[in-house]
Amino acid sequence: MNILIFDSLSKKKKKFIPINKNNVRLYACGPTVYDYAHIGNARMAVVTDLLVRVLKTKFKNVTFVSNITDIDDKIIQASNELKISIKDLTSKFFKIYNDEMLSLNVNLPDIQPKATEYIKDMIIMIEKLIKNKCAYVEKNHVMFDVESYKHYGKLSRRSIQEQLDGARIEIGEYKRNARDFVLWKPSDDNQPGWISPWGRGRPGWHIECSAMSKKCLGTPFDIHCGGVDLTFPHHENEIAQSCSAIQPNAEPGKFCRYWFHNGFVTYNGEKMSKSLGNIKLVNDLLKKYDGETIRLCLISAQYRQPLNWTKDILEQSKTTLNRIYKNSKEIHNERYEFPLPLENEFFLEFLESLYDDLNTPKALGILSKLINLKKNKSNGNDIKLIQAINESLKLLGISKKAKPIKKIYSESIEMLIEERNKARKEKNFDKADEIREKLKSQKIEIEDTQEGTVWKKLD
RNA sequence: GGUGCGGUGGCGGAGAGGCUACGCACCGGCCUGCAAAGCCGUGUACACCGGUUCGAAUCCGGUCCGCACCUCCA
Repeated sequence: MNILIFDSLSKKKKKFIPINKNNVRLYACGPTVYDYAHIGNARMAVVTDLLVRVLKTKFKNVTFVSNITDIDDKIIQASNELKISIKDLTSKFFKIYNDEMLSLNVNLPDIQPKATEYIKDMIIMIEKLIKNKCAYVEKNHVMFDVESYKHYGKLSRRSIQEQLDGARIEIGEYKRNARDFVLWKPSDDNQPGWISPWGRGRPGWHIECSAMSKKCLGTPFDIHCGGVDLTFPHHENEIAQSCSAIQPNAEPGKFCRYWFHNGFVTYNGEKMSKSLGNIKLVNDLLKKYDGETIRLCLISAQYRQPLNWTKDILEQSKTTLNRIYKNSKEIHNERYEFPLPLENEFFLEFLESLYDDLNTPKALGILSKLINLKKNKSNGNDIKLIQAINESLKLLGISKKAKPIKKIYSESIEMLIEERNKARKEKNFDKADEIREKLKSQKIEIEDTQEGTVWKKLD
């Protein structure tokens, strides 16, 4: 079976053929760590995590690199506002980011390079760009000369003229051309900076990804991931820099082979933005929902489609997940240690849908079919079905974590339940219902099951 | 204005010329002291207008509407 990936550079779904099948390499533009992660950050992380998981079903070695941007003007600003050092700020939110992603069952990247640890590599790349006459120095700035790269605009499909027409930024004194962008800029005494051949300064926005992907993966590598909004200018500029550093006018394919872009998360049909105040933080959502529930929401639409985050979507996923777990109860209580069941036709059908450009909605549909099939089997225990369901849940990253069940002993609650069960035995149902209502007023919901009465605290 | 992506049943969301996914919700039934859960079952759909075809949600032409990017952004 082939893995198909939609490549945003060629705008085609293409068969995935790695450069080196013994080591598949991919890079994703990671977060700028100055605030809590929002659900859009999480979508990118979950989707690329799933991509890596799927690739690993076919290729033994997959190297996934995703950076952490820990130097940026937004960080400087936040640090000033909050009156804490840049280092304290970035290390705090770096840790929070990783913790939150782990809650969503996102495996950490194999390498998570921090921009500040690769300044030297950025300087080397900038020097190379100057040497190749693709960049120029002007008033302590180093600018990339967009005119020098003939493939500029290929990814975002913008002609030079269009960009000039649409340009709303003023041409800086140090810019020869409106579209030229900063590789290096000077820092004043109050700004963080590093010594460079162009004076004390700091890198521009795009150069870090070019430097780190080259250093950590080597070029060309296989897949470059990120949110659609990064297509322009970030990814366009990355291509220009990375390729020009190899050789003037090098083809985009010299940098990476597939561009993988995930769609946006909107909230009630609008883009999440700070000015609209509709940013949904992962941190807040995790207070009320399991990571698995949030993850299921994020994969309920195919990754390239826009995902509209509404009030109901989480509740719906919660119910769905609940049903999945209830119907695969015994699966979670047993540990199956199979190698990936590639001879299992049920699992293969599921896998095929993911191989088709990560068609998660289809995959979830197949999973439901498998569960229904298992339920309807007279013995209900077909080992192949159980195995397929189990592996499918594991691959999607929504299988229930082996969380220790917190047994919060509450004497009053236990006593009331006992009292109610006694009343039920005596067929004193009025009293039984009274107790149910009483518990409900304390936000305790009870449920009579075959294993006895269980209770849970309502939110 | 330019570029790109879309408009599928009450909602979410696949599919992509005939076999009308799937989930959530609704409704009916079974089960249950009740409730919940579970089980069985029913229904409703492809933005609009033309065309091609024996047959179109799916192809072609046009229209309308939405969203995103072009400025920091996942």
